[in-house]
Amino acid sequence: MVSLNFGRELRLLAPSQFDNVFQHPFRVASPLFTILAKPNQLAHPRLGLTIAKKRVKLAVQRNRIKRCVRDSFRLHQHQLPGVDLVLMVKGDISNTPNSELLQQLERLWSKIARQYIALQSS
RNA sequence: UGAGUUGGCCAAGACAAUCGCUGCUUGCGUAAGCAAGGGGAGGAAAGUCCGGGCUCCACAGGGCAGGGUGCCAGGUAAUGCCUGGGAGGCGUGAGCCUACGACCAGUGCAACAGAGAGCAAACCGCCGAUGGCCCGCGCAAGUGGGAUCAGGUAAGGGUGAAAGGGUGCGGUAAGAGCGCACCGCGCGACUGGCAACAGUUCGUGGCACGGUAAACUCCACCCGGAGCAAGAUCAAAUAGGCCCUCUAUGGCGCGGCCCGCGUUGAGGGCGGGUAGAUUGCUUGAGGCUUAGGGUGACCUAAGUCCUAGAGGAAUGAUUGUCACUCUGGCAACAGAGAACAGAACCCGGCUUAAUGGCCAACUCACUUU
RNA sequence: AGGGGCGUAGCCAAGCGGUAAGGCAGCGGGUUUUGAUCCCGCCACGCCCAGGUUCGAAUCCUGGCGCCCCUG
Repeated sequence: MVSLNFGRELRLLAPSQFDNVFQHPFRVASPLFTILAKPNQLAHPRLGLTIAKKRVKLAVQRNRIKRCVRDSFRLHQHQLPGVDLVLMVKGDISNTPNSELLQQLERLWSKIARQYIALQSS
């Protein structure tokens, strides 16, 4: 049985960790999200979230999106290599239902895994 | 039955399965952690508009600014809140609404229109009694008529948001609170009320004291400054330098200003260099029940309960079953919907956002007995 | 958490109790063979929204909405 926990070691905690990812990442995108990724030296991925107040006005909606993303990441963490991820929201997605968010995220995780392999071999 | 008013309550509902997050208690463990148990968003958590608690700074005291509130009484830790009452307004009614002190302390403002707009004013109009003018009668004193010069007049027209009480009678040359009656208004007394205020009460004044203070202002009352990034504790690293300038009727504390009080360097540039953790942190002007007091807000007493504490920031996701509402359908069923919105030191209010439901009391209309 | 400012025509804006200046753009006309320039005219039933004060509000007051900036 593999662990599906989402403890603190799987998150980006400090501003410096975020800045590190922003510097030379590769990026993966879907109509709703942009994910910046950068290989770390760890055996597991780490996730950070950036949802601008300008894009999503209401705190309730921002919380909903965060929970969705975190849960999807938690369930798919073992498909992902050792990368630091920063997820950003592109537009106003307050009206998008959870099911669609989850679909898009699933595609993004596999994209990241493929790009990571391509990067390592080049 | 329908329409409505007021007050209160609830709120993506219940159950199950799987996978998570978080802090609390217990057990094991040196520790990291693991296991079990029982918790985990709101009525507005929002806006940050008021009022407090708490914490630090300042504080002998006083003055001047500045800000706020504004019918009266009560409640409260306090308020700009709430309750009760008064006055005014709205509604058939239950009820609802109101920044509601003072322009006889002073200063200001009122475009355009209009004759006149602030110790009122004659454009049209009315009159022209009185003094002149002209004509007739008369010897004369005088008398009758005419126009309107002086003049009188705020009834009527017209202007304006606003033109200095209303109606009627008398009065007059025409008029006019000029006089009178009633109504209204001001002032004083008396009575009721803690008071605001009220009165088929009495007396008195012929009678504006116009509007505007969300204009300056005056009056009464209130207000020291910051905010949990407040503040406290612990530990580590670096530095403890150099240069220039200014000054003691100076600088700083002092964050509105002044008197005053305390303190003694201050400012600029260069160089060097940084690491945070813990606490504050949830038990409180607390909730619930009962009894008592009060019209009520609320207060008192007894019993009982513990009910979120995150930190790139938890309070969730997926699936199934059953409920709720709407649409389609005879039905089985199918589809859609389920508001506003997410704690960050804590309370009391206000305001704003928004959907459905439940309960109680009351009002109006109709029907039945 | 605390503080400051703005919102007026499609754009830039002045006005801060008494008829909403001005410029650019646009539209119509004139001048010109045509165009540019130039000249004339038109263009806000209303000043972010909702109440209130006032005879009268873009302006004053109250509440809300949106945007921008500053301090830590």
